[in-house]
Amino acid sequence: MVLGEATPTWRESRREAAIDTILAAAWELARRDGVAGLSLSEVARRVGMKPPSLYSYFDSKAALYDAMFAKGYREYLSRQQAVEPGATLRETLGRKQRRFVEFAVEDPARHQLLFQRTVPGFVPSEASMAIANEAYDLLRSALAAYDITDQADFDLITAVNTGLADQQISNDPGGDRWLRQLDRAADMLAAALERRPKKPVARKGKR
Amino acid sequence: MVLGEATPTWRESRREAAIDTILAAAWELARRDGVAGLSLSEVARRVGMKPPSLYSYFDSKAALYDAMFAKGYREYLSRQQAVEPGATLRETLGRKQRRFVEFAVEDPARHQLLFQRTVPGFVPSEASMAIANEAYDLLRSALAAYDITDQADFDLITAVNTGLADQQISNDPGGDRWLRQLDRAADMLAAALERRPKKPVARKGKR
DNA sequence: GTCTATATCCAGATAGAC
DNA sequence: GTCTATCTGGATATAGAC
Repeated sequence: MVLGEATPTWRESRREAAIDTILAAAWELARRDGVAGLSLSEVARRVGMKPPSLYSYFDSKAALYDAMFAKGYREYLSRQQAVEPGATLRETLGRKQRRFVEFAVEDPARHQLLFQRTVPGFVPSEASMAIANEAYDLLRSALAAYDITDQADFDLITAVNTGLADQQISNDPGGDRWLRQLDRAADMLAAALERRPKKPVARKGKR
Repeated sequence: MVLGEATPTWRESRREAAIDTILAAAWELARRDGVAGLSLSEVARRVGMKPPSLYSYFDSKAALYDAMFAKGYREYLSRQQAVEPGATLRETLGRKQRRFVEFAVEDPARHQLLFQRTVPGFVPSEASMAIANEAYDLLRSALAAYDITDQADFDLITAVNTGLADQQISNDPGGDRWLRQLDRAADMLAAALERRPKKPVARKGKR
């Protein structure tokens, strides 16, 4: 049940339910053992299946990772969509940034799969990347309202966001040392972005 | 040959040479397969040993990781020590930051083991952590010259540094999108740190 | 779709001879 | 220190019966 699909038959919805169960179990184990340490057999055991049965739902371990990736990004997307735009650049930026870091901290394994890409041979499929890109575009359009449109600006923003998240996760797990820097970081970023010379009048064509 | 040790006997230096060879091979494989995918047996094969022979040098896989961690941090430390202090906070900060990001980019696997800590069950030993702390203290003392002494300030700085490095590695490997933001990031950080109210006059005792 | 059985392969680690 | 042989345990994946 993702996009506009026809009403599922009973069989189809049973299948979807099974897939959800498997994905939930996979995420549980990923949180416990690390994303890279995930084992198909153990996922199967946890949902009460024998390992080969999983192959009715996922063609390979990579396919399972891909589904986990897509599910994670869908969660992320809906969380970011729920952020109310603020009255100023500073406010909007701060809220989106905070939501990003909180999302990361609440599930470091998910953060690792979605944003760090340190899983051995995993490369997201095009379909899954489309969801990731949607999330990125959401940020773009939210900031376009404040005339932030340069790639360089986005890159600076995402660097600060991931830096706060990664430091919090790897150097103070469970704590709040970097969460406490969120407001300052947003102030700092907003100041830097506003200091930036505005583009001249919009012209036709690129550049 | 790390600290002040006596002149090594011939036997000892042979042993050290063997250890260096093993570590070099381990790092090569880590770069190829990812740190988490490292295999003891393959390291052995690569240095022309049978797998059990490795155990004369490292008691376990964890011990090998630990030695790799220590070696990596020693490299990092010497790189940071080679940074000439600048004339201003902005300059010093910028140079250290650039060195950090370049170090990360030139070997993402090393960056992962040293700074991201996403290897399954690996926890550095105390001896190895001491090297890591030495590197951190180096930054602290370099910035103390500019009255940057608050934990919060360091946390903001390290967040920006790791953010640039992590984004460059995971979203533009081999490119320079985030490297190009280094100067701006340093400007931004220096401005934020200087905006910070200075502490009152130094007083005796803690706080 | 689920199972049993199996193929294939690999890992980390230990025992003990040389 | 290095080897052979082995233990133990796991993994992903496939074949084929039900």
